[in-house]
Amino acid sequence: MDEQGMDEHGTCGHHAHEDRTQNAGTHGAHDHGACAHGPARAGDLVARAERLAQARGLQFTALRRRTLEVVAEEGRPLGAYDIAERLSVPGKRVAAVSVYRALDFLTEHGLVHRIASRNAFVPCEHGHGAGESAVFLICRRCGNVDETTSAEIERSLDRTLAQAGFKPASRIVEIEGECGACQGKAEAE
Amino acid sequence: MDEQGMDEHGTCGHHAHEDRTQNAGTHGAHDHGACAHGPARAGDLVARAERLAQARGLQFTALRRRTLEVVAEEGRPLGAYDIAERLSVPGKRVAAVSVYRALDFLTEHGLVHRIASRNAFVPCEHGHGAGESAVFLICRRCGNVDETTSAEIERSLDRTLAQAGFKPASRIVEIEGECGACQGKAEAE
DNA sequence: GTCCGGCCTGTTACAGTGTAACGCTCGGCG
DNA sequence: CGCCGAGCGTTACACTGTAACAGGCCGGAC
Repeated sequence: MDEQGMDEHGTCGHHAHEDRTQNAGTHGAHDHGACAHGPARAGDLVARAERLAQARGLQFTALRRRTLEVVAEEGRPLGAYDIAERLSVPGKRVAAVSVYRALDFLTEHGLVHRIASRNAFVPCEHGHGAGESAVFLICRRCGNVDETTSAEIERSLDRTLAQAGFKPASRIVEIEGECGACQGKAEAE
Repeated sequence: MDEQGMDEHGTCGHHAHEDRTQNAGTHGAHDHGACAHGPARAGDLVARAERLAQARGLQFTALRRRTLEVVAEEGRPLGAYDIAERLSVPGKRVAAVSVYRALDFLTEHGLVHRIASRNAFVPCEHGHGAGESAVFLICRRCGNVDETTSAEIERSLDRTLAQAGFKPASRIVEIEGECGACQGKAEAE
């Protein structure tokens, strides 16, 4: 039912949240090819989620969709409480616990990733399944997160795990440092 | 001061924590040499810390030493509040914030590691510097954490980072799954 | 139709994690 | 002596995450 009741605030209802995406105005500089973050991809991700839900018989509810939209539009890791705030409108608060449940769903189906070192969430930029592993490049300066994969890393990891007799279930690889764009900015200072 | 007041509960004061280091008796299968967890190594680590403090002119205070001892004796990831509890004696509470400061010191100098996916801390079982990276194998069943390194993983990671133009500062590699010992136990069930 | 079950969400409450800020003590130093 | 810096105690607070219960919606069984 509430499909249509959502749309009028799904993308803009949260009035002027004082723009903490301070990089928004300045980061057009870098070009390492994987930086198609942000709103442009949000629609794609939602579409993928809808296909996936249909295929697996899952309920892609309004809350889950709005949560995914918020995460996808940001392009930068968002905490659960940040998401809750963005989803809330005056008179209609969304509690963080609801967001956690939505995020559980989304991570379980590979639509968003959790950044363990930040306790925050980013949209999944690949079509990979939940089982496949990703490498997250987290920039200290601009806060952007880039997601890549590497068969080579995966292979060497597998080899190490096999040698240790360890059966992996999930893998976390998070690199913190400076992205290409911010290195350029650092030199300019 | 309280140097001597600590020892009587340092190793056994917290009554019977039901020995979850059950791999000690059964896991003779793997032999990569890095599985000497627990109390046996605690002294070594403290000795290493003392040498390091002397060499660098650092203050290895009583609180920092006791914190390191607690972490080293457990062999299993401990939360900051768990550590605070173990450090506290009736009438003399140690606040978590103090433990955090001690942990900051210890991690900064490579004596303990933080497990991001668990918000917990483990002793460093290698002599590697803070800059070098480690791979943590976290067992879902027994909770033990094994720390290894792999030049091969490091190399492939470096290659991927260079390719992305990303300058790494710190690396987090945490694999969750089942350790060799617990796989054996799973089959026995 | 009604009832019943599951799933999702709202709500409250609470435990755990982490940091900021202030003040104290202690030891070194001029 | 007073100054200063480091470490620590203390309070307060913000953020993270989960448990438990209640209500709504929907589909199937009767």
